[in-house]
Amino acid sequence: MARRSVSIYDIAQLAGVSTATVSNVLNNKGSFSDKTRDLVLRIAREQGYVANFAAKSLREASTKSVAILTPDVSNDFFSTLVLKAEGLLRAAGYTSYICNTAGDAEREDAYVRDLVSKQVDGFVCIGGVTPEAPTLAADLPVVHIDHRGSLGMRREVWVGNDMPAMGYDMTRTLVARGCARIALVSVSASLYHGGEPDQAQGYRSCLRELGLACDPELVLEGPHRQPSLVEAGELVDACLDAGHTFDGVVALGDRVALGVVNALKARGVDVGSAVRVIGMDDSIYSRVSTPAISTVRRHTGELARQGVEALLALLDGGQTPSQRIVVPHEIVERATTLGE
Amino acid sequence: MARRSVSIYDIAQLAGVSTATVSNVLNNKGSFSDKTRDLVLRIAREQGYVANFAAKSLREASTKSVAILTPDVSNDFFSTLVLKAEGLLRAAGYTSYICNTAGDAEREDAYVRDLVSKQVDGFVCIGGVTPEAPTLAADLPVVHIDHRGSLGMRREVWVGNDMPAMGYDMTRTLVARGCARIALVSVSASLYHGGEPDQAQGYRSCLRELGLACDPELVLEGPHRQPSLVEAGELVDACLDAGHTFDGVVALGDRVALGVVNALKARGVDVGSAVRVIGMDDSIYSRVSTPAISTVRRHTGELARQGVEALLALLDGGQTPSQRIVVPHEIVERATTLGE
DNA sequence: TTGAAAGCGATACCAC
DNA sequence: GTGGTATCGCTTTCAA
Repeated sequence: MARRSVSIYDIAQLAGVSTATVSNVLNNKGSFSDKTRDLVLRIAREQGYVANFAAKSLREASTKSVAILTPDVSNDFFSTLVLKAEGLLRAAGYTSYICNTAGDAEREDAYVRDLVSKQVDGFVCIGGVTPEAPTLAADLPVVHIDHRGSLGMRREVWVGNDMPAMGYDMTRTLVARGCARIALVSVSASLYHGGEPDQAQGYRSCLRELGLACDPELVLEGPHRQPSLVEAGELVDACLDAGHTFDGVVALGDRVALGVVNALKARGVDVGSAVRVIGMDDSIYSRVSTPAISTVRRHTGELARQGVEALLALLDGGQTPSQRIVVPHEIVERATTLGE
Repeated sequence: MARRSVSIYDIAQLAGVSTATVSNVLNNKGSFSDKTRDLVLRIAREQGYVANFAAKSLREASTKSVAILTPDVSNDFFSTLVLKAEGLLRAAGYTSYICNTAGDAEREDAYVRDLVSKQVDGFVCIGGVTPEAPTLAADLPVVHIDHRGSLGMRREVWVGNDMPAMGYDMTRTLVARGCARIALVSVSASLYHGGEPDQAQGYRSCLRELGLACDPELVLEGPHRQPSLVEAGELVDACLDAGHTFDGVVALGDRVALGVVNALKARGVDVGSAVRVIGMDDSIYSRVSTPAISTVRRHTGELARQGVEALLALLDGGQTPSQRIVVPHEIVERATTLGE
């Protein structure tokens, strides 16, 4: 597949100059007369010259490409982040490899190995990566967006929301609307890091602080064996079938919230008054639902922007302003907490 | 940023052999004694050797990476295709650049230029690309998945569904359930190629064939200025407000269908009996809805598989079995056509 | 079985 | 202002 395209050498020949001069003109470096510039540029255009990045990368030890790792691009929240990050990186002159790890350590490992070999300049990890993988990335800069915990690498930045505070605020919102027995429902979290989601901490401290029941039976956590929508519905059904009751639900994710809302509706519960529900991520799911679901806006644009800026700073070898950047979140109330 | 990592030369030094031998061992080519193999492999491992793909690519004129272009990864249907294609390519040893063109010709052009420069081995275009862009890709093999029309390139394959037949089958399904006045609603199609969607043709011929009304007022087509969900709802509202009536809706996309269903529900219409609705793509939207929306399963797995296989064949320089591969579709009936 | 050396395409240093 | 040339890391003949 010897796809021999026109090289800098060909242009040098045609223009009757040296490759050094052609390189200078093409990169607008060094010095050359207007005449040679015009000549070289014209010939380059005529010949449809396209720089060979493999050669350039080899020489400059920089490929101008980065890897974006995420457990699941089909997840609405992650895909939005990926999209925005990719756009910003592109604007900065970087091409992105986008990689679906499926939360699988082995796959991740293979990816990282390949990407390091392909000489990416840095990594953007979205939504969590297992601890082993990035260690392979040697000295490459890494930015984590929406991942709990740091990995102790050298050139690393963490960008995310304050999850305990988010759990607190979600719970507080329900209390403000009169809820007294509040359930916590989560589904996928354990897939990526194991253990309880960080929001649970805020949920508990809020309840404790306000002297409300913090019943273990109301903490519903399911594995991600099926769409979180379905799983969430089953968790709610099981809980109610077991005779427990609640008047508020903190759902860690809009898909989860939608599953909860659907399950409650199916039982004839008046969602928004008898039981209030708040989701998380402000995704399409919360808006598609009837009643519309209250949620937490996490400002994906800001998460992506901060993350990419931090990575670019690291790539420039500059100082990173902070090792840990917290982006504020915002409660968005809709029908499922406001009622009607 | 002179990230000098261990090279084949370093290993040759340490092992007391030549770079040629190291290369042979590492690629399991040529011949060498077991002893040297073990030695080289051991040292490579110890030193954490990772091949420099930039160098390899330069030498071999193949980067083992391809570009996947799509107008919108946050679109459920496209993102599934992207995901599957990426996985298959990865399994075949290729890394994928994933690019969001946003249906914008200029962006696409910039992407393609960059990717050609980055020496991708081929292109997978999902969901349509503007005619200009791929011409830049010179001689590179191109596979189109779910894109109407071919682009007349040399090494090109088209994989998709039979859209007119799909429109026909959707319409036929509604007729079989007793619908006589059937509307056609579409939103985003014109964004990517302009003109009427291909399904409309099948819709019309089905109606004509069965001697049913083919009222221009029932063909609702909206631009993609806002979420198709909302847009679709407005189209339906406007149509009904204008005094037109229908008892069936062919919606070109599940998001569109969901918008239609919600709009009808809001007006107190009994969806599934008074008006039947069928969507397209078998995405999460059709399942999330109450009532569940009938739809068309397009077999994304098969689309991706056929596409990737065709590309791999082209990359191998082999003959492509066909220039135009049609993947069958399948009607999936749910509550919005079955009633109940 | 092993090695010396050419060369892929581009950059940059240092002469001229 | 311009050009010769070493160099990046790897593969691949061709000889030994």
